[in-house]
Amino acid sequence: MDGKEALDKARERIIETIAQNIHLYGLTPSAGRQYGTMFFHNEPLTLDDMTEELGMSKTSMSTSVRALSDLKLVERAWKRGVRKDLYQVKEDWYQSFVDLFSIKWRRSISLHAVAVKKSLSEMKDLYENKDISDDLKAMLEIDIEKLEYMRDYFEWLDRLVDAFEEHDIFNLVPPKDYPRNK
Amino acid sequence: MDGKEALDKARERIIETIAQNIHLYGLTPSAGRQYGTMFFHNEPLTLDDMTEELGMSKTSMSTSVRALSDLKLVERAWKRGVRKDLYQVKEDWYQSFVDLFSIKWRRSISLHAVAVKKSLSEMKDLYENKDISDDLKAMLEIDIEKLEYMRDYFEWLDRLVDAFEEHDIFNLVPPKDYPRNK
DNA sequence: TTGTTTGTACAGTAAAAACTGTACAAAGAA
DNA sequence: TTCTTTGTACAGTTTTTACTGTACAAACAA
Repeated sequence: MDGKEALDKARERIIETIAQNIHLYGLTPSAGRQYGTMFFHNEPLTLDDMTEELGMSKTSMSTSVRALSDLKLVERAWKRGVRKDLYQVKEDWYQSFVDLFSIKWRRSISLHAVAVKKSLSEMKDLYENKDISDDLKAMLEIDIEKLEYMRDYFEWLDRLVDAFEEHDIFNLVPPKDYPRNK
Repeated sequence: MDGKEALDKARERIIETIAQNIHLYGLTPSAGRQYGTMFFHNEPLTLDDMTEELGMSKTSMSTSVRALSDLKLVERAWKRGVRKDLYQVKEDWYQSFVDLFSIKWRRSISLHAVAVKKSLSEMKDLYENKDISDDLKAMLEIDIEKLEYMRDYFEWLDRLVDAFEEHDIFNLVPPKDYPRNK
C-alpha cells in the first residue's frame, strides 16, 4: 500500500468516528465529516474547498459551517489577499466542550426557570384563594412542592454551567499538564 | 376561571417547556410531553393511561416510554393486583442528570478512543517506515501530534464522566441542602 | 386445555429534516 | 459606474424519522 493512501485511511477512520458521534452536539454526520476534514487540513478552507472535498452542494457547506460556528467548533480565519471566507477548527477542544455545554444548556435552563416561576406563582395564588375545594388544595400542595424542587434543580444546573464557564471544572478534573490552583 | 382549570394551565406550561427542551436528551417533544404528564401524575401510569392522556397510539407510547427508560428518566413501578406495566418518573433529577451525562458520553468516548488508538498506531508504524517521502513524514508528524491531543482529550472526558458518576461534581457544585464532604 | 389481555414487531403512512439548484443581494474589481 | 465573485435565501426534492394500525407472541385466567 502506498504511504499517502495509508495515511488517508487512518485519517478517514477518525473523520468517520467524529461523523457518527457528533449527534451529541445536535449536528448531522455531514457536518461531522466537514469538521473532520477541516481538522486534518493544516490550512483554513473556503466553502468551495469543502464542496470539492466532500462532494456536496455549496449551500449545504454554508449552512453546516454556520451550525459548526454557532457551537464554536469552527471559526473564521483571515489570510492576506484571499477574498473568500476561510474557516478552521478551533484548536482548544476543552474550551469547545465548555462552550458547547454552555450554549446547549443555558437557554434551556432559562426557559425552564421562567416557566417554573410563573406556574409556581399562579399555584401559590390559587392556594391562598378561599373558594377552592379541599381536593384541589391537596393537589396544589403536592404540585407546589414539585415545582420548588424543579426550581432548585435548575438553579443548580445554572451553577453547574457557571463552574464550566469559569473553568472550576478543570480544577476538579484537570486536563493533562493543567496547572493546579489556576 | 375554575380552580382545576387554572391548575391545569399552570401544569401545561411546565409540560410544554419540558417538551420543547427535551431534544437536549435526544428525545422528541412527544416523549417530553409524556414525561411531563407522568411527572404531574401522582400515581404510576399504564400504557393505556398514556394513550388516553395524550391521544396517541399505544405503539408510540410503548416506544417512547422505552426511550425514557433507556435514559433512566422513567422507571417501572409495581402495584398489587395490576397486571399492566406501570411507569413513573424517577424522583432524583440530579441523579438523572448524571445518568444522562454518562449514558450519552461513555459510548462516544470509547468509540473515539478505539479509533484514535488504531489510527495513531498505524501512523507511527508508517512514520518508522524507511521508504516514505519527506513530505509524507512531515504530514505524519503533524497528524500524530493531533491524534495525541485527541487521545488526551478523550481521556480527560472519561475522567469527567467519572467525576459525575462518583458524585464528586456535587462537592464542586452542591445542590441545595447537599451535605458537604460527602 | 381454550380464551383474554398486554406489549411490541413490523409494514405502511405522515411529517420533518437534510440536501440541491436557482436566483439574487452584497461586496469587491475594473 | 458596470462586471465579477461570493455567500445565502428560498423553493423543490430526497431522505430520514415519527407515528399509526395490524397482527401476533407471551403471560395470565378460567
